[in-house]
Amino acid sequence: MPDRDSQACETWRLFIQVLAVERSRLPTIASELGLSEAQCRVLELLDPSTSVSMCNVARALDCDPSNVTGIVDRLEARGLVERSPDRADRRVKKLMLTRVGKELRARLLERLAEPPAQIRSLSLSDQRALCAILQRVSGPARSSG
Amino acid sequence: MPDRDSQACETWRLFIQVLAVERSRLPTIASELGLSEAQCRVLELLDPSTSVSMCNVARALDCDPSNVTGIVDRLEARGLVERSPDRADRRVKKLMLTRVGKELRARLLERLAEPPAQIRSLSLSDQRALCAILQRVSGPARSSG
DNA sequence: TATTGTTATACTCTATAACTATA
DNA sequence: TATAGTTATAGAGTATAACAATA
Repeated sequence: MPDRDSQACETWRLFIQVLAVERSRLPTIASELGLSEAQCRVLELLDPSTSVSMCNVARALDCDPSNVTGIVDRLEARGLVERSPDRADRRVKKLMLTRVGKELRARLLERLAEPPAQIRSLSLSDQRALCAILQRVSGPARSSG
Repeated sequence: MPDRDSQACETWRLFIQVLAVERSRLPTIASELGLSEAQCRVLELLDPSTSVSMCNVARALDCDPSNVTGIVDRLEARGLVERSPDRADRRVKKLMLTRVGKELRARLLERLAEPPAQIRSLSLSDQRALCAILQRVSGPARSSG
């Protein structure tokens, strides 16, 4: 059905235009916080209440574990995260946010959550409709609620 | 009036979830074509029918002109683009796609235009509604400068 | 003097391969 | 043998500063 396909293409085209703005937002936010984009991704990933192993970070970032060493080295040098050995498996190192790291992560999430002017410019009813549609998008990590 | 603001935040949150998928799509498409993401951006930027100066590429990429030298060096080494001096201003070098470059650019744009499963999964009426709303999004007044 | 493009330098991210210490 | 993390190495993107050619 070319009808639906062509509609999807046009929708996607418009979607990408909004994406282009976001693409320039992240580097800006990152540099304002003195972070690289990769460091932001690790910070986002780390839950303040739990610890994560280095290899799980690598899996989440979809990169080689050797990269995580360097990224975490720099985060640790800034006092944002801490490595500690896992008692159950001594090969594993667990990563945890420091107090400062938790604070910076909160600021980062706050900035990332700020809707850009493009979204804010929409009328309330458009925003509600957009929201409703996006909730019906079936994504890889869709959760209830 | 947190009503509209909170609606915008929630809408943006959902928007970002779709964007997260795109973030992993671009590197995949790029590597399939044997390109880096920066090289893709330059290729996208170059209109097959006109030429662009190096400094305009730098402006469009929002990066230092010294970076463009390296990126274009590699594109040129692969025979995708050509530098030629501007007759009117001999400081300027104009960039143009080669025949091979035009072909690869077409393939790149084709891949980028493919709507991801998340968009295709929406019903036709949802896609139409989404499209209509996105058309009402006001861009950031093309602030290329 | 200002602009265009380049080079030199340094830092970060990225992948691969080899290594260690555990398991 | 396999896995977790590191190191070594190389390539690419990024920024700054200095430079030559040109305006």
